[in-house]
Amino acid sequence: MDIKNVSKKQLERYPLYLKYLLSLDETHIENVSSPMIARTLELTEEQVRKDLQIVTKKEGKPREGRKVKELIEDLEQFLGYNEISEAIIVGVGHLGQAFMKYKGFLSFGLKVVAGFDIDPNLVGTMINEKPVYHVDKIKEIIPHLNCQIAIVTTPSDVSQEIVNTLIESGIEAIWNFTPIHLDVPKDIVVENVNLASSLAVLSHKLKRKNMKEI
Amino acid sequence: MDIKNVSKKQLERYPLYLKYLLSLDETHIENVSSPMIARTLELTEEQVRKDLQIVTKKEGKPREGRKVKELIEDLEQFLGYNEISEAIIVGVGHLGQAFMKYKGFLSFGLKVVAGFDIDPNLVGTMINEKPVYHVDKIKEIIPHLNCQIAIVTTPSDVSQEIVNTLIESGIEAIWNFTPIHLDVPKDIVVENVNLASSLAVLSHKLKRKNMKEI
DNA sequence: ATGAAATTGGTAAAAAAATACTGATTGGAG
DNA sequence: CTCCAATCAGTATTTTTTTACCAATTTCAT
Repeated sequence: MDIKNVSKKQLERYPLYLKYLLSLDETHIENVSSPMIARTLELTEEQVRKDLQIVTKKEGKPREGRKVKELIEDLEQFLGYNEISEAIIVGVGHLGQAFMKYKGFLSFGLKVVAGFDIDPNLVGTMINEKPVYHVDKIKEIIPHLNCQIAIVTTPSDVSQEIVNTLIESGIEAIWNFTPIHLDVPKDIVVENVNLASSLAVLSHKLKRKNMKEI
Repeated sequence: MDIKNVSKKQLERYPLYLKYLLSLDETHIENVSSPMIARTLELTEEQVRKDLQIVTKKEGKPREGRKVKELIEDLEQFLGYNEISEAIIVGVGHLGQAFMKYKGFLSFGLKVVAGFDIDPNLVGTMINEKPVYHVDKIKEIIPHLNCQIAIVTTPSDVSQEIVNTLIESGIEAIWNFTPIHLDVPKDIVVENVNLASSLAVLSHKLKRKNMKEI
């Protein structure tokens, strides 16, 4: 199976399609058409069609559309929700703890297996049945785990240093919740979730809106 | 002051510039040039220049660049980090609690003033000195707060319903951490943070990488 | 049967964003 | 004092992403 050219924007939409399809399946709706998906998710039908053509080989039928169950299967396959990847969390603060306790990752194919922190009150404890180790043990422990992904929720002033250590220990993908740019070798995968960026967009929209109303 | 045309992508970059400039300021560096910012944040210098031209009226000087302190001030002004907006959190689960406890929002101009949930163990308690009310009280309480923004971290199957109530109560902007598409009137601002989307991008990059290596 | 409506896949056009290029300005080195 | 390297601003080009269009196919109603 070749990985087709798929844009970042498209990748971001697939989980939305899947979530919607699952809700249709729950109410025992068997067929769905691109225009129908487009209407509820506020996209254009062409966009939906293009996106879906990438993840499924099956063709839709005029007047009927596609089979919901087949699409769900193909999307889950495409997104890799079937093969579970293991991940560790570095920085077991408020956000890190929330992630360690969150049950939903497993349905996305992600299994958190351990946490790392420097807080002596946390190190040695279990959170949601996952051990918390001292950050100093990263190099020692990670090679024994079967783990490519690190979720980084440390304070931003130490995140670059931590990430360097992670990479030395064999981590290949970083899910970065730190509001700074991480400098990594080009063969290391980084995906940033920057709340400050997201908030900047929200605030700007709100500001524009408030201006219009005056 | 007119709000210039600024793209979403640009807005997302501004907090990164600011963070970097603050780190320069801490080490008492007074001047910074676009190429310098571009190198550390892995952007092109043209992109940086264009972005900065939008937020500051000051011109940079050849050979010197711009004043770090001035840029910081202009960026904070532009991003609205000076005027504090109040926000409420709906859904005080793991993620919602992490946000209620998080001190960093204030430096982004966001002040969380209350939480809403249905859990009887939470309702009536204080988290980080902020009260938690029952979701049923939304319509009653929100009009008494001076609050335009709601942070939604509820289970996804109730988020649409909650959002409808929020809008009826006068909320104008939704920061949606729920993995579904929210249907709202067009004058309501929504910004989505979809972890599943972000993870999809990460997983895909990692899959491509692993394929290349084989 | 036959025609209208809905949906399909493919392609073309438009819009948005990133990148590259050009000429001007400035400070410092020789 | 003159030249060079760095940086600037502005414009043009390329790439990416979104949106629009079009002919073909299938079902349903008449």
